[in-house]
Amino acid sequence: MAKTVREPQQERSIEKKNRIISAGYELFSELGYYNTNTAMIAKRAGVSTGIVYGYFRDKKDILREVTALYMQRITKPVFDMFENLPTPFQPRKFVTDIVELVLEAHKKNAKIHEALHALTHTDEEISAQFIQLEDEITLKIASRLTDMGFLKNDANEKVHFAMDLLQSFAHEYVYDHHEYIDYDVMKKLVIRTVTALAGLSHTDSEFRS
Amino acid sequence: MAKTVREPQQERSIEKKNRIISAGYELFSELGYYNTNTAMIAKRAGVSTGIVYGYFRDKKDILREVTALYMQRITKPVFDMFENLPTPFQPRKFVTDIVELVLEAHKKNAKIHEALHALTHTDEEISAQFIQLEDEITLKIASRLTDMGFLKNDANEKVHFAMDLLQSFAHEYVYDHHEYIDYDVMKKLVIRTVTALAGLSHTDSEFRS
Amino acid sequence: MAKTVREPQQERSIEKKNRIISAGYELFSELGYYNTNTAMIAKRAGVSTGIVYGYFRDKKDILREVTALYMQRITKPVFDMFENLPTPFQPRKFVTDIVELVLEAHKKNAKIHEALHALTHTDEEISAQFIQLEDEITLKIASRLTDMGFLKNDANEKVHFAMDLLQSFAHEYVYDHHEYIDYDVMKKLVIRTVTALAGLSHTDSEFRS
Amino acid sequence: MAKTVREPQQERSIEKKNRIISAGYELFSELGYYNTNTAMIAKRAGVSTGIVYGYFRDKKDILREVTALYMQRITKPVFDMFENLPTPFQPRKFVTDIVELVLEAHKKNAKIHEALHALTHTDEEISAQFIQLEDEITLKIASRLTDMGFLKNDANEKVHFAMDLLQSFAHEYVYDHHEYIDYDVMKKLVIRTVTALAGLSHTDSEFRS
DNA sequence: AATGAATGAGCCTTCATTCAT
DNA sequence: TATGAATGAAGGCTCATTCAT
Repeated sequence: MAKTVREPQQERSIEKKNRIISAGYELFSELGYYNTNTAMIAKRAGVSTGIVYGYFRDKKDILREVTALYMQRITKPVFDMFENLPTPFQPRKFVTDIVELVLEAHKKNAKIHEALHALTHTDEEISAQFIQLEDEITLKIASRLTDMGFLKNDANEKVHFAMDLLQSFAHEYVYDHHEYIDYDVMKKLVIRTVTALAGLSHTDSEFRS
Repeated sequence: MAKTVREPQQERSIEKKNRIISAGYELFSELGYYNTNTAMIAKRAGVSTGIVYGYFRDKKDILREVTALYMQRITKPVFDMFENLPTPFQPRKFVTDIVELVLEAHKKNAKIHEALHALTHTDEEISAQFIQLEDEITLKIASRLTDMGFLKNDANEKVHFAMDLLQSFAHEYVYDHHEYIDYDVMKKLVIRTVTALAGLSHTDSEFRS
Repeated sequence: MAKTVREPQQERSIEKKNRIISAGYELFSELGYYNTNTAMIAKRAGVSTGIVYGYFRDKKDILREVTALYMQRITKPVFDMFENLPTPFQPRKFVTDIVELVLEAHKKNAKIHEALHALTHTDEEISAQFIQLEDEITLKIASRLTDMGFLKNDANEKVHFAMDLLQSFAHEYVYDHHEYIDYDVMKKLVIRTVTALAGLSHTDSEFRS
Repeated sequence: MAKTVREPQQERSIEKKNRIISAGYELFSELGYYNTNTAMIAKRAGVSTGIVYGYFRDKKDILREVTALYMQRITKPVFDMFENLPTPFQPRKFVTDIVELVLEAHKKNAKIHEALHALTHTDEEISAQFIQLEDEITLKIASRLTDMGFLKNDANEKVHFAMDLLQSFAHEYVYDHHEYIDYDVMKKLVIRTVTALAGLSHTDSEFRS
């Protein structure tokens, strides 16, 4: 008696499913997963409680799709940037652009990121989705940069670490507001560190023992 | 009629309160805040459900104290290390030690860290506690290093960023296991980056534009 | 505005209505009334959920018709047997045949019987349908046997009791499997008892006080 | 995290648990299992919804205990009667007493019997409980009667069939009211049949082929 | 101070029935 | 007629918090 969940084909249905995902996205962002209930999601989406279960197996299923949407939103701009590298290639400029991009993405998605990341701790499925996301990004970028002749060694480690670091900074930048920090200065630190790490500067050699 | 929460004076009471906090600590670590209920905490602490509300205003209140305990546990070893600097001072060795220390602390406390950090998103109070923690650490360390003649400029930014970065790495190291990453290599990257950042190497100049 | 339920005249409609009844029949048999939902019935019948309410006032209404179908299926073979009595009439043989017939009918319909009988308890309407069924059978058979010169007295009581008794046995035979029971022996007991009861043997006199 | 259900030791608790069972007993009797909800049970028992789950794992668990209670109520009087056989033993009188006893028991418990029996169809657990009950009664009575020198052969079959038959009649007697039936006459039929069946009369021989 | 039974609001989910197309 | 998406009331169950003892 496998419960069937509509896989909507018609435009109106798809749109409705998306409205539910959006509502979930917003509410999870604002209140977190545990403080959001299905009635709120339905209401925000402008549908009845019942129909939610026409599109999703359960509350967790909404979370899954919200997560997927988030990941797509996060991944795309970064990948796009690597697809369309400017010529001539100016490393420092490029890193600066990436930093701005990540900052921008974080401003837009920080809340949902937090909400989802929070679940990582107790929810294996979400955790796996996050790990996979990081894998994809790391490997794609590492191979791209390697192809371009940068990152002579330890490519994955460098890229991954740079990614973590950017993430950290972006979170800091968007959320925390320590008054004794000059965030513009910090941003410069980040750019320099990433540039160095990524082997986009002459200091690459430094990171081998 | 303001609800009264006992501020336990007697030894036995204090010990009971601590047992509850410990139980909360463990359970929040294992299951997360939302998947732990007060009955479980009481049981693990070996007390009755009722008495929990003799020591804590509500469930959130337990969380507050758990958070405080966590922060104390995290802060102390780091501060200790800076209190008792080895002489002669060997920068690279010192950073390496710190990295190991943070890694160790993370191994022990990573789960509660995750559990608490997760709440940061929806809980302003916890969020504030985290920010304050970072403030304390950053300022103390920055001033210490400055006193020692390192970190000529942008001390707070550098230290804070280094801290974020260590945090990131520690999480990565303890939790995620991307198979394409050689974590020893990554650790070296971290050490070098932190050393550079913290101005403990001659490359300090590099981080000013 | 009295809700209208189509009384289908066209062949295609009638066939569709019958498909729904059949689907209900099957599903009620398999899962019971309360564990079957209208969506399942519609699906099994190959129609839409909506149209079910074109043919039936509500879920109960399907039950009513399923019950009627069941009753017809049960009644017919028995009546047929009494219509076409073999000549010469051999009482013992006849009872044996009836027992086999009831057993057969039960094997085929036992599940729906159970499902429907279960509702008897809470549903007056179904209960009434059952009572009426028993009335019809009892009276028809009693009068037939009386006409034939059997059952000199207490005809209705004897027939009715014989019927109950057969019912009981058939249920036992089809469903329960007590390992300490030899069902062939039991069947013989039944045949003898019914024969005696129905006054088809010389022991009839025995049942008057 | 096996959910714990209080196994009440204290009088007040036991009494409360019993009140819930009684409330379930009544409501299942009146409305059937599916038409009774936990709130109604709680209300009738004079307790809160929540506490119901302090004493029972789930709604089904209440049903289990109601069933057990019912079975005990049904079994006891019958067993008692066989324990304390009157001397001198008068078969016909004894059967008559039993019939009256069963009738009485049925009048008191018929509704719950129906309600529970109804579930037999879809609920394996209840079904098993019923089968076991029949086993116990059949075997105990059969061995008792055999010891007394009755039931020379096919003891189990005879007793079991007699039991079914009594059940059937009792149900008929209490519930159905076919106007063309004289129930006193029917009762006599039953008594005679059971007497014959149980080998308590000289007609025993008749049932062997 | 302490116990643990009790409360009841609230949550996720199902499903008979309706309605727009 | 027919579809199947949509509705929303209702049900089983949990759990933070209170209360009688």
